[in-house]
Amino acid sequence: MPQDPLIPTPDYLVRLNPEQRRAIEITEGPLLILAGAGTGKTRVLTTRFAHLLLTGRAYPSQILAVTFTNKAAREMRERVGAILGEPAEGLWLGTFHAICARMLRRHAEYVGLNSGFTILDTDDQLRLLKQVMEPWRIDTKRWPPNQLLGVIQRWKDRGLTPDRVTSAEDSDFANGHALAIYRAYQERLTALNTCDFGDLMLHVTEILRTQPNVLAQYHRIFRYILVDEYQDTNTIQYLWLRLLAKRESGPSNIACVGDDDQSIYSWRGAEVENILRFEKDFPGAQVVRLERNYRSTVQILAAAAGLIAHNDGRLGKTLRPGRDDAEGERVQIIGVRDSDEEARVVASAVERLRGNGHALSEIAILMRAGFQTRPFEERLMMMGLPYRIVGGQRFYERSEIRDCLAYMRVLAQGSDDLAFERIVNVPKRGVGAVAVQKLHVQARSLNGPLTAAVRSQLSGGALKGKSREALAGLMDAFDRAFAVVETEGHVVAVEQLLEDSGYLQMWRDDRSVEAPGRLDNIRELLRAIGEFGTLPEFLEHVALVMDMEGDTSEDKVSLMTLHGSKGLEFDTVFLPGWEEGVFPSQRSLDEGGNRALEEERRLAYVGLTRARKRAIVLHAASRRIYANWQASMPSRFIEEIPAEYVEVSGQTSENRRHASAAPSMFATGPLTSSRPSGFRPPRPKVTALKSGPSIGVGATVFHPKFGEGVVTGAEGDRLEVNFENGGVKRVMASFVEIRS
DNA sequence: TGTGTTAAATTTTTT
DNA sequence: ATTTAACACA
Repeated sequence: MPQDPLIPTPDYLVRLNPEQRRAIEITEGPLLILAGAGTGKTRVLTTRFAHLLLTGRAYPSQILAVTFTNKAAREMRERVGAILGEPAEGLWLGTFHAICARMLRRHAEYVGLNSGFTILDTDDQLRLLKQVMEPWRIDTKRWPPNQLLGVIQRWKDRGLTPDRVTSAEDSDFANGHALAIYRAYQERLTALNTCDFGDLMLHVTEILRTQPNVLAQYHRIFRYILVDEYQDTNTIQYLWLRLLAKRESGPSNIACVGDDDQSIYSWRGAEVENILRFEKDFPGAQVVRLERNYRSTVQILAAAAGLIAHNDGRLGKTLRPGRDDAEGERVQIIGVRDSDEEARVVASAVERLRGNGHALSEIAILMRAGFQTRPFEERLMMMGLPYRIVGGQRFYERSEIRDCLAYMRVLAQGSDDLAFERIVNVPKRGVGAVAVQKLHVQARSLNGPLTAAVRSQLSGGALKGKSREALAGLMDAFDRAFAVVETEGHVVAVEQLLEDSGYLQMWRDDRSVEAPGRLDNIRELLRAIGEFGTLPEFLEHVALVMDMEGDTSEDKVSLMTLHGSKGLEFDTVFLPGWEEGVFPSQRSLDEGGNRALEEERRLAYVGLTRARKRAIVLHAASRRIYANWQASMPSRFIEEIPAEYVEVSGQTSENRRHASAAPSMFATGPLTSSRPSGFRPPRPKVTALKSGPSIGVGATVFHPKFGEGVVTGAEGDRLEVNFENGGVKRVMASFVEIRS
């Protein structure tokens, strides 16, 4: 929509590039905004939102804006507010799940719930599923319940209610009982007036599918729909969006922002196809490509582009530098001996950067998997370099917090059986599985909750001795706390409940090192409750917003997984562990075929594009995996980065033969010369190298660590060897000698 | 019912 | 190696 020349361009549009402006000014009809890394995606999304409001196209309540994370939703809300100059209120802005929860509370009766339904966490889901599975007498060794939960979740991700699972889609899990158990599980959830996370989407979509009046109501409300991270949507989310966007008359004003090259969540149900198919799904869709990257240097962009070019089936997007300044440094590739040296090298580099005046908060270490953080933590700690682990175990997932939440849930809703079961014997009260089983029987005959069963057994004298006293004491504690809610408020009530029930004392008596920290966490939890008016309000918040904002202000190095880094950026990014089997991960190499490998590559792409000025990739020659050492070879992704954007140092296959004589710049640090005791991978004999006889399949070789073995595969200087007493390992040719 | 022992698993993560 | 979960036993 061209601007009237007489009307000055509003200042929120002034600093945008032409593509960005197009992405904002095409307000009508379906729009796909392909936004490469660092191209100002968030800015476009928020400005578009504000634009719709400021041009009078919609009231705040007429825009539906969905994100995946609470963090993204929060950010969008703040930035829209900033553009509007006032806090944005009455918006339908939130995560898929939060918005669905809001919708489901309005229409719960259509799926057999009432609007006060509760939302289960993963623990509860599993506990419930185990209970439901009991009548089938399934061998839980062969068929682990959590695996079945995965099957059910995947069905839900695809929009399959039990009735929609066809026999062809029925899993062979537990000899074909999976579907029946799924149905029973759903019935149980409904009976408990509860749903799990998948249900939030599933129920609402089911309502929209079957209740035309409800759907029409939302069509009237939502004039515009905005979707963030569209490449991460799963099938149910897609169906939900399509129902809301497609209307009998008028265009679908749905704008989706995404980047197929950053799709890294297929393992939890995301379908890249959703974004690849967009133009077919929404005929007449316009596509805007944001390709000007304002984040990274030319070198980093070119390296990342070269890497991702190895993937097929992309929508095709080339990141171009948006700034013409600084060419910058090449991507550094550093080979090291093992993970300890890797950590030393990174930590000394961090120290050097700090010496040069770089802020630690502008440095990140991004790894494939969580367990890789340990050596870095140890090293950084030893050197006195402050760091922060992003992600990892979340506050509301800690067991002591879960326990406290269970107490609160019972307090807020006495019928919450799952919560009651969790805490009935925590602290130990002598109420074990047998007693709980009896309570279940009683509850069933009463057709009421467990707490009612307890009360009836107490008054009926059915309980004896220890467990009677224990349960009577517990119920008293709940009753007293319940009375206190009215008089002194819910914070005091909860505190008193945790005291009276003996829960706090349990931790005070605990001699373990974690105990004081756990008490601190509980104190923090009590503080958080105070920010909410009522207990149910707080519990709803916890269920949907599992995150507790951390301190981003302090000057610390960030340690996190590559997945966790999506959407963030840093001046300097360290990318350790680029080895076959680690990254790409062994699992993806073994199971997922090319699809999985491409996803790993996208993950590598995400990692590289987090860097503004510097990216340093590391790979170790051997790595300790669980108990034993494994020789490892550099990740294929390293080779896939075009050589002209790369600077190699350390022990790589290229310069290994000179390595002993000429230590790399990173090996000269004061810390690398002396090694603590422990395993030292033997220095390889290099007889096999030097363009010497290439080692072919079938050759017998000797490895200093693994002994003799037969080569079962070869690709360049990477070998796959079946060792006599080590099994199949992947090693570099330079590590072995030919034997026969 | 609670405790000790053994066995198995062990990417990535949001909601 | 470390941790968690299931099972046997006191």
